Amino acid sequence: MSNEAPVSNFIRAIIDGDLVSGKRSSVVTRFPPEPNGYLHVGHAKSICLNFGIAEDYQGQCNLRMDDTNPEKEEDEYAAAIEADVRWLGFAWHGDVRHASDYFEQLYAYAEELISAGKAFVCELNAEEMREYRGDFSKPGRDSPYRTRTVEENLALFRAMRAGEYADGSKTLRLKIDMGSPNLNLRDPVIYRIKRATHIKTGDSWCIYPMYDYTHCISDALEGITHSLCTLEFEDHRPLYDWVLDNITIASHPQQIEFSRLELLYVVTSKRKLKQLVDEQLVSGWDDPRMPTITGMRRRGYSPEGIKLFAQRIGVSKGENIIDYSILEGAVRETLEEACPRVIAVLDPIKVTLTNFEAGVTASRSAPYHPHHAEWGEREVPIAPTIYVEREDFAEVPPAGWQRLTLGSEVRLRYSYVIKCDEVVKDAAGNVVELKCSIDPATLGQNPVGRKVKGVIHWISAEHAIEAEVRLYDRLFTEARPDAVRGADGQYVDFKQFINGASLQTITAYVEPVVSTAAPETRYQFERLGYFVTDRHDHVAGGKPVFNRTVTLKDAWAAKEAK
RNA sequence: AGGGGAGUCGCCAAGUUGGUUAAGGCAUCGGAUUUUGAUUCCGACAUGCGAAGGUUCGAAUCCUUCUUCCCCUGCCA
Repeated sequence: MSNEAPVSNFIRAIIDGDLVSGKRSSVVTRFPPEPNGYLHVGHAKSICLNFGIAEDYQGQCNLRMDDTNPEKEEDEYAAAIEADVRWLGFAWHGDVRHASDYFEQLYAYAEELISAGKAFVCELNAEEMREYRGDFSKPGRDSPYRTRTVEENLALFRAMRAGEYADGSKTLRLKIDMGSPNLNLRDPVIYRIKRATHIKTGDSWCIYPMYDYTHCISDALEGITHSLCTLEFEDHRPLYDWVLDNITIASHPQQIEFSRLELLYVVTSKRKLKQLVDEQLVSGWDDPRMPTITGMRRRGYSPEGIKLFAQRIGVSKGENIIDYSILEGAVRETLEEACPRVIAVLDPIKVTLTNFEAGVTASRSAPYHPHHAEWGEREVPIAPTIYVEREDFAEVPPAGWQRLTLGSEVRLRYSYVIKCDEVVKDAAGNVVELKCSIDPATLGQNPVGRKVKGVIHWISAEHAIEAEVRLYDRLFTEARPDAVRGADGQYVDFKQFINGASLQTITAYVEPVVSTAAPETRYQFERLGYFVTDRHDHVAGGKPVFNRTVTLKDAWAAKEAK
């Protein structure tokens, strides 16, 4: 877990080298999300990497909103991003930064580039620009506006800022090389005219800088030493370096790219996630089935579980294709030691204890955790009528069955061994009740002369309280819902693969102690899994509302499935 | 006149100035403990590093050729 030594990876190797060689004397990283959506599990990987490195090297990590496109960015997202990072347990250095904090400096650097003859105002429209750019096999052609004088460019750029031109009518471009095999270097646009209200700067600007131009300068201004990003930006690195090499700036961070996470049975495109929300296929960004950080939180995943997951998947430049079960496994593992145990029956079948004797048949108390005696115990009262899990009874048991069946014995967890003597059915043939007898000599001790292997959970009918329980399963039935092609070779709409059974809401019986739990309290329901009181719908003192976080590992079910 | 990356066990992933039997985790399979078929604990798990050649006393690491996969033609990030 978090106390394990950090796993070596190529980025740490680079940093170690930089520290030894003296190229760097400290480590400063940053996490730079665009506030145009909610953070998801892929961002969690990046957050753990950037903040984790800063912690391990006693450096710092900044949180910077990459807010250069006002058309897509919203305050709601920015606020959610801060909350998510904090919830994961990380603390950014100083205040939250914004690329927009640097708009004035960015503008000044643009004038510097113009003055040096390295940038020009272009009047090609989008379509023309695409045509001039060429393609993979054809070099591009110089824009007819490329040869304007410095004075003309400066005047035009200032007029752009002053709002004298229509949106999209002009751009500021770098003069690099239209013949470069790297398309990013074919005179990239660094400013566009766009009249949109910005979340931080309002309407004070009508020109906005582009990512490639903004990101490197923002990094440099913040004194970032290692700028970590995903692989698709590898082709942008020459541009990152070109900009910093051609302006007057002291710092030059090193961009290092790593592979992005591809989690199976999940989509992690902000656009697609937003589609699920907008089309109400989920209840919102924080629907417990969403791979968003806020969704995982509501599902009951712990920050520790997500961090353990990030640690396990590693950091490299190879494909990082991870099965969803790895995430669940990491979460389950952290919850094992952290959650108190409690008993719940999700799908009850009534059991009458035929030889129950008031005043003689006794109850025991049960510990909240098998390895944490200090967490205390609570009484688990027994009564003449109890509920057991329907799936713990089989009329025709398969080979190896250790649970209840007619004529056999089973241990009631924390209580007696019982034997099923009679199965009661309704007119339709459904099992509606089991009549069982207690072996009075088995409370707190094993029966003599025979071994009872099975243990099932149960709850007293008269003591149990009702709870709403939401059973969640994965959202998609396909491992790669957004990469399935139909007979026509086209991608099939990923929404076709939504798992219709990904949410099932039931009423279950639980121990009364949970009703006073605060929202976001996690429990293990013994033999079933980990459940959390819903962040929004559970109210302490009211009818409990639980979300199933993840089931327990189930060797029996796995064996049966084979 | 295309460019940029990556191929080490089922899934991740260390290892790369060539040097003992190729780390570790997850999964899996055995076995022990267990009043959760959970947990925990033991043990097993790549004569092999995309393929084929070559250099060398010695190659996952160097050379050659081949091959597979990913990314790039927004005034998005």
